[in-house]
Amino acid sequence: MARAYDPQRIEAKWQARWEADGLYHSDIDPSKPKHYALTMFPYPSGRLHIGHWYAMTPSDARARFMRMKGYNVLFPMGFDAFGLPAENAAIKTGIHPKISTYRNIEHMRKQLRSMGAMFDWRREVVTCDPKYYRWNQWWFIQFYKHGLVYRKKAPVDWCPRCNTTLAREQVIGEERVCERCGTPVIKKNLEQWFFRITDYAEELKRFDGLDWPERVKTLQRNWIGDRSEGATVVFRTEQGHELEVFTTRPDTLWGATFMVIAPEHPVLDEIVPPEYRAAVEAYRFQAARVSDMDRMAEEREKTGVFTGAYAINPVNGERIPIWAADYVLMSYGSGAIMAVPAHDQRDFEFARKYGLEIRPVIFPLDEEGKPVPLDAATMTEAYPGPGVMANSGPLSGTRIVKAKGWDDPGIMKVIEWLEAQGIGKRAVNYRLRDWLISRQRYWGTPIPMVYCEKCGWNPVPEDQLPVALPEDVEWKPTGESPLKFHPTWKHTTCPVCGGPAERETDTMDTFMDSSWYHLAYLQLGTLDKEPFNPQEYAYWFPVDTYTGGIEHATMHLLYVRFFHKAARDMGFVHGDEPMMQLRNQGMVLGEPRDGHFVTIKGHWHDTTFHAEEIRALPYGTPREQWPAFGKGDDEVRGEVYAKDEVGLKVRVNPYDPNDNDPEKHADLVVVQVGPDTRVHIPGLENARHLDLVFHLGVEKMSKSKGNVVDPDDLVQRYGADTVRAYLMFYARWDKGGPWDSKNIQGVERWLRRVWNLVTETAAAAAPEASPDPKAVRALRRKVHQTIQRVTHDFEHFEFNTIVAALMELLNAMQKARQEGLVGTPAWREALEVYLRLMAPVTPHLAEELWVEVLGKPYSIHTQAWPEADPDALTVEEITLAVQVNGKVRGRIQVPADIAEAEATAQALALPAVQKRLQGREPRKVIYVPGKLVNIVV
RNA sequence: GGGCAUGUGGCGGAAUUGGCAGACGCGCAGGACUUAGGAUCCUGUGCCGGCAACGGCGUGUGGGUUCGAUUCCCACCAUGCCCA
Repeated sequence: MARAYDPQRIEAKWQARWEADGLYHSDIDPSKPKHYALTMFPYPSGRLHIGHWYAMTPSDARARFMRMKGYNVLFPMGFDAFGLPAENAAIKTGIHPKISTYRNIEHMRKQLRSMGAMFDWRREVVTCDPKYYRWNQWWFIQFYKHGLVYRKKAPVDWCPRCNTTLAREQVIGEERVCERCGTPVIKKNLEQWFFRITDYAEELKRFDGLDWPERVKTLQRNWIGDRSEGATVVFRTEQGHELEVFTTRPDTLWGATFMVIAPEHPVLDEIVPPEYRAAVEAYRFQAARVSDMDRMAEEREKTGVFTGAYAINPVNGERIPIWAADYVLMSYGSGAIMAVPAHDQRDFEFARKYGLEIRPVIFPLDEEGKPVPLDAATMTEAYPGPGVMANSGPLSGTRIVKAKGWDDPGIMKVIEWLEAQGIGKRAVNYRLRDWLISRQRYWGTPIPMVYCEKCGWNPVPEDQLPVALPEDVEWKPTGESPLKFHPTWKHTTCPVCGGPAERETDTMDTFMDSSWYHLAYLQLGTLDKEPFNPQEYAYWFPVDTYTGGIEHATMHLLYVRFFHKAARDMGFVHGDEPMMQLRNQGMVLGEPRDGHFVTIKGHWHDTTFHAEEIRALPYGTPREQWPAFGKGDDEVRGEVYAKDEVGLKVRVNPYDPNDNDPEKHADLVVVQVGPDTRVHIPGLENARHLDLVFHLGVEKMSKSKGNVVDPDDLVQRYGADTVRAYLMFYARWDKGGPWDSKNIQGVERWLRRVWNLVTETAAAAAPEASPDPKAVRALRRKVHQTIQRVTHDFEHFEFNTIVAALMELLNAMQKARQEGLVGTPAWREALEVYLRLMAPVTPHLAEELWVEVLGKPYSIHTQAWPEADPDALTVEEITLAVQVNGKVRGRIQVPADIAEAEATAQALALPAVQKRLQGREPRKVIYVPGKLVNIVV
């Protein structure tokens, strides 16, 4: 009967049974408290990777724990199925994204099932399903009706490789590359749809009542930035292009003597006269190689070039020159500023350098309140403070009190004047930009808007939704949506006048899809009628625990909060936040490894070494046994660091054991390998240099580096339970770390030991000799302590110590087994507690042993979580540490309720203490009950 | 340059509130069982000295508070992330 642990057999068996029984169906049950656990849904890239497992299995374990604790738990799953990769693949292969996406989903569903997670698949959502994206369109129209959507022409980030616009947060780092493909982004001037997320900027900076990591809150607050109050003013070029400028100092408008535009601003192409083109192009080229960081640096010498174009200052009609200068960033504001050299230091420095006019228009006040005129000729720096407006036409003489914000009556007076003149209006500016929704791609939700020559833009009537994607499109990397070239799709009738009209051919940013998917799960087959079911919503909402990667901190996690708040204000949902608790997992990194050690004969050709013969040491030879690294006239010895079709890179300098970053100091020789190069690798016939293993440090997993671990392989080799337990055990969940293929065997061993212990002792008869009551008490105490620890750790997402605590208990049980406790009630209790504590971590193993070996009723996953018995936890004897001057010098066994005087006396009597006292009286004795006695000499 | 993290044995990591540093696992060493072991079980394992008893050192570095600091405070160094 004692069968060996066979994960493949039992995992398939129980997964089928749970599925057939609907064990993980979650339905409304008002008699129980609810718990909505959500983990971020995957993009169907084709295969589940280990990172998905790392995110999902502890989330699943915790959902299972909550269920056993008595909560009615909802744990849904779906697919974030729209997006660029499928479409890019279609352009290459011709396979329709719909086909590849659904094929991938099919495969990934199977993989997800192999995890043994408690997903309620009845609620699955697939965002590229018209049933789903219809509601994207519906939401878009609700936002539109509530004034949260607008369309404007603006310079936007554009990825030339993905052929689409990007939201600002999809542009990464100083190099400003595309988040998806790493290509440097460029600027384009396009008409685009925007969501007014900045209307919610202040509220989004508050996180009242949310249990979110400080890190994410800080990231979001910094991303949104401080509120600055001012005005937008529209300048016009002589050719008539509008240049909108935001300023916090509209009171200095009369001092704007020139404009500065970022060199990469697209409008330059339209306004620079031919004779200036070359100079502007040259400057642009030069600016492109300076980082934003350097461009912003205060102390850096300002550079720029006159564009040959002029703008009109709207307050006085003056013709002012337009300069291009790299101290204005395209990525900040609108990429254009009005320059007021008298009152802005950077503009001042720029004006001085290029001999531009400096015109003071704010005069500071002396002690008596008299204005002190500033003289441009003698000023040595800009004057940014308050005073009285001068040389400012009708507003001259206005007092400026704070030189900042709307509560300065002078500034407000200026803004009111601007509004009255129709020149500008009050505006608030944040670092956060409005959410750019438009994408010039096919594989996304069509934006449900129609343009009519007569009636302008209007939404598609709701009863005509969804606006479905046509399937017969051509794949051309043109940079515009294939929808634009479809022969019939875009032609429609105007919903207002019934005349001919055209559909918007752009599609939505896919972050739209994930902004409300947590609502879409709240239905059982009614998605074709409603975006979510009101009864389901009333019971399950909001999400109690949300888990996923921190990389979404300023993207998805910001949008989803904005979306909820907007939906709240439209009356569709209630509460201020959609996700009450957030936890982020870390990342599984690649496993580091040594490369082959090679000795290469050959000759040098400049700095390249031409290999004639390569001899490798057997792979796995310990580093200490490697010959000396080095290079000579006809020989190179070292470790392989990289390889490609035509050669190798070999590290030839030895390791310094004290170097904490040896990777940085690698001296690499480029070795060229030709068809005549002889390659010898021990144990390999006809070896080629491409068979050599190259060195890898700790890096992100990627196919090209060859350090990817495939969860399917792991499941096949170890079983899902081992993989689950190992992912929970091997690192702190919020930190992650490099994969370790050896360490997993410790977890595998643990499960086998559990299996053996339970199967070997479950049916044992009571022992003949009555067991030592002390040993029984010790076992029970350990069991109940473990209940406490595991419960605490589940509540706090400390998954690694859950497994450690269970391993510890197993060790204690092995000891109890040797002490003859098998067959006692305490033993039986230990087994039953043990399996229930394990059930969330290793659901299959626990179920098998529970039902088939202990003979308990199916299913262990619907059992109550064990409660710690306070009686079992009490201790009658404790160990006190005895310290002399804070250093431990001995230990004493004492009754738990020992009095201070008695404990102190016993401690003082210790020989080790007496030796150190040398007859002196202790100066002080500190007694910490239950812990220690510290004797100060 | 700014902000936020992090720093503990050969490695991953543990240590509720300032109270016995190194739980648990890997690795390593020794042993048992075995035709065999990359299976299983047992023992040991922070570093230095010592046969041992034992002694000294020890949580990135330097200082401080305290009877007592991985934990609190200050400065510095290193690494990572985000921002500029």
